[in-house]
Amino acid sequence: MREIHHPELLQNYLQTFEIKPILNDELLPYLTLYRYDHGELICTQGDPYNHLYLLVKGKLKIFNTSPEGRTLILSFKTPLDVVGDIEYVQGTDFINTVEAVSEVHMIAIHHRWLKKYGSDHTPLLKFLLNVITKKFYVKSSSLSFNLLYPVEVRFASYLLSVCFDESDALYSGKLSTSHLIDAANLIGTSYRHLNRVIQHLSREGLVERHKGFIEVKNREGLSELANHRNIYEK
Amino acid sequence: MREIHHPELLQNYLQTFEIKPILNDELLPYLTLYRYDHGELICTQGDPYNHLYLLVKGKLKIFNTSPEGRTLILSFKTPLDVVGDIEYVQGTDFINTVEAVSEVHMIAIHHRWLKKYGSDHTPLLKFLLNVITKKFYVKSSSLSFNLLYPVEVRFASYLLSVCFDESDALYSGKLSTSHLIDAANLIGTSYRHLNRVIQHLSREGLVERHKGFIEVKNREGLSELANHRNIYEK
DNA sequence: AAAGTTTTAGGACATATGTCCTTCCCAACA
DNA sequence: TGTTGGGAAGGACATATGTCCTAAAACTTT
Repeated sequence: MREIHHPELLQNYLQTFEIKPILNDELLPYLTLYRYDHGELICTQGDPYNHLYLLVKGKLKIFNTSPEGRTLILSFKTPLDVVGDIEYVQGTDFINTVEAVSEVHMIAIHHRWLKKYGSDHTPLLKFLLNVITKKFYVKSSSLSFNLLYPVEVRFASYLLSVCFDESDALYSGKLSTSHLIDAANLIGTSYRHLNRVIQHLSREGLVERHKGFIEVKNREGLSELANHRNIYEK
Repeated sequence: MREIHHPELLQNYLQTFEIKPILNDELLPYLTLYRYDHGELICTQGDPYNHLYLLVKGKLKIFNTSPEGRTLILSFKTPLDVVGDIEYVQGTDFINTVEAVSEVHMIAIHHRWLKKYGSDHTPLLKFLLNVITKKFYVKSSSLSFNLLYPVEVRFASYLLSVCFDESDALYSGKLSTSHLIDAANLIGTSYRHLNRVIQHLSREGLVERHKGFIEVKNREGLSELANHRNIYEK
């Protein structure tokens, strides 16, 4: 993580995503722009809540570890999105871990200033309401999806989400083998079972197993299998 | 459903749950008090959004039916809680079906007035933020719970939620057999499998099967099995 | 009461998934 | 070049759950 001292870029982001209208002017001096590299953690489950983050560039992975030590993916996020909103409203520690999937830029606001200047600012409140209700929808459909469909379908959806980041043509259609254990945890299954599922998808010609990575051979077919639902996206 | 013309009772509820501070005075004349009986539907998935409801008495069951026709329980609610908040913020149709489990009293506000008088009322916005983030937490832990634990554990949790409504001593510790199919759908499993699980719980002495109902024999044991998590509560 | 009908529990079998362990491959190193 | 260690894939078996069907029970109708 590195701070980016680059007022023009910050202004640029503020304009692109129309962030200014939702903040009051007193808050503007307290915005900081940060950069995270692929794999870096923005925050970890249980961390005390400090900043509200606005994701303005890149892709985030949100996940959670259960008391038993199993890891569950919750979602992927792309701009514009917010991290720490729920925690800000409830004043609680972070409930999830947030990791950068690609190079990521985030605008951070310390909760001190947010409480001081923003807690009665109607546009901000409305913005948060809007963002959080959307998160609720996503969570809600994710719940149904997980309960209703087997791992194969979930993995298809996951593959589509993780392998086709437009901003990263290199990895297009490929999933590095070293991420398979992660992937299994993220989908909510075991590594062993994921392998079984990959074998099966392989036999169906939807993916191909190569040394070091898995390649999507039939994107349409996977999408079909996943019921056209990108449950892990956004 | 019946309207209750009873200004004192309404006032009483407004006070008990400290509702007045979150509403502005212009809204007060537009509050209506409704009563629903056991089994009645307050709203059905897909219904256009009309009212925001405040649950002030009784217990609600929230569920959702998938495209494939399977029914999933989402939560139970007790006072004070809100129905239609997400829909109000997003301006969308109802995403879930809401059913009265016991006799229920709800205060309804038509969205017309809410938009007109409440959309910039900070205390209301904050109240909604608070309620919705709590719902998010519940949904979030529900997701993990369902993904991590087998039906037996979920059913134990369900039994504890549904069989011990303090306001309904008659049904204490009992689940009517006629509700078993419902229960299965609600937990996200098949009727067949639920029966298997009941057999098993029976052999363990946690519940007993009688003609017409299932009786909880060992509440503590069930709670233990459910990891002390009342996932379907609230 | 007898016959038919509906409801409810459970049998049989298939599929989905988890756990544990073994084998194989490759890289690092002696 | 042989050895060793680690990681990745897959075999074997157990458990969880779904689907379809049957048997038993309860309820209706004649």
